[in-house]
Amino acid sequence: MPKHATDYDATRYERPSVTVDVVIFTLINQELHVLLVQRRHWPFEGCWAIPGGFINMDESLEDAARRELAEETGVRDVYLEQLYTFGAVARDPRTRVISVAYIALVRADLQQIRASAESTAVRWFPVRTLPEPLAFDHDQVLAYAIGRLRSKLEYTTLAFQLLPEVFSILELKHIYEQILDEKLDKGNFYRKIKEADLLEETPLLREGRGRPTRLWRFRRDRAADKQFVFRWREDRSVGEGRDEK
Amino acid sequence: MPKHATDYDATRYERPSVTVDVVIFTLINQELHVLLVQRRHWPFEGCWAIPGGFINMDESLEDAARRELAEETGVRDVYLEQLYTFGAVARDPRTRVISVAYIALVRADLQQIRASAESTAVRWFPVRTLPEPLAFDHDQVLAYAIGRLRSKLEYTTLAFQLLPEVFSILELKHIYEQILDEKLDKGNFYRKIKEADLLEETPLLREGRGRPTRLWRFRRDRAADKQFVFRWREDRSVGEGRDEK
DNA sequence: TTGATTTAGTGTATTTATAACACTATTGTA
DNA sequence: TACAATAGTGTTATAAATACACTAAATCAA
Repeated sequence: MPKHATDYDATRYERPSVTVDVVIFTLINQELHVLLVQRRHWPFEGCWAIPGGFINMDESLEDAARRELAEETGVRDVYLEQLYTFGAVARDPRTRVISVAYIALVRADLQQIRASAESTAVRWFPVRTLPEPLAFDHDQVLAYAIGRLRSKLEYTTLAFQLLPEVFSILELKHIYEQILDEKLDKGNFYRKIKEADLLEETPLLREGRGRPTRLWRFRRDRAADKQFVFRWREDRSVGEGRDEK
Repeated sequence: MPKHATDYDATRYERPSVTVDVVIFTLINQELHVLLVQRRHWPFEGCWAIPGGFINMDESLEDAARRELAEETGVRDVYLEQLYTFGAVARDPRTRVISVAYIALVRADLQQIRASAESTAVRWFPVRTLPEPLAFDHDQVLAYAIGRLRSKLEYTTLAFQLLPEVFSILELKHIYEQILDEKLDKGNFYRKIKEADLLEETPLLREGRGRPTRLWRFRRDRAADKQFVFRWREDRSVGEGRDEK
């Protein structure tokens, strides 16, 4: 209630700490990975955790997320989206901490990761084989992030954030399969992606064992206005509205 | 970064305030309304605002949202869902405030609203004719809430939260039309809702001007597991991933 | 050099969902 | 008794999703 009173004295109230955690996804060898840091100190010493840190008073939440991301991976200009805010009372044994979680999608080839003062190691983990246990409530955060990633994949162009400048249609299909964790039909995938008209053909081919494959470029202009639907199955998992407590 | 260090002194850092704002929707005369409070003091004195307040150190975010909701409307056991966290640096001229916004769906018949110390008035507004301007960035928050409501309506059973225990199928259709802001076909609606198998017939009828209408009850058991898709149009508006800054 | 293997890409038929709209049903009321 | 009003059903045309068979272009191994 103080919020709507003018006689509110900002210093009078005890306040929680606010952190920003960033779940950073990438694709390595066609497999979905997430970046985790290993904690150097108590609590959860030695456990792996989602990178994050306190916000500064002069930066927005998203700025804070970008700063954290840069500190951990050195990348800029990536896809970043707010995931959820976790605020259970005892999620951090030290003090009351409210964490605004973000999802970031980066291209693994573009960055070098590095450990920092608080972590003994930084590593990419395949989402299928995560270390156990994670620090704090980070298993929840991560599970929620993966769920969100899946549900958004079906109606946004977010998969392209994980791909290099040029790519083949079957590589794109592979990303969808990785994230959705399900096989897709090749013919139907070709048809849908062509219909969506989001790709631009390049003159490039990539040679391999079999027939060479055509390479395509993502048309960012189209993706902007076009809120297109790109669904592969009827039962969508819920994208929001989680319970904590 | 202090988050992952053990030598972190919680008192050393300046901290933002954290509030919880609750966008409370209801249906009055078959029309979607939102609850706003009129501010008594600076800043935005006299402006209408989304009800909210500071969180206590010993309550979770959702608990705080429920408390606020109870304080403003006196209701309990309603649908509540986290919407988004707004954290632009200067959104509150008094101090740095981070607001975790929630959506609540209530049945208007169940509560009496009342003004509190900080507000001169509390009122339900039809979402089509909102007062201008709203306090803080609350126009943004509200627009985002309505967008979320629309997109979730299509693949969840959330519309039932706005209805009384028993209702007619055409009343349900009316809610969909109100929230989606578009006319739906009667026959197709009947077919879809029947197929979904979420309703239980009651022996009740309601008499009116024309043919009496059958009343139905929502089957909560079905809704739980069944993540059913209840879509009425292809172009879904984006449910998350807003920009602020 | 030829045929098997491998990866790329196209075509098509069946099933299922959507959308539009015409029709029947049951009440009150002039 | 007929007509206005509201409730509810059925039918048909079109579009989308799915499954799967097919063609294409390269390498590899005899």
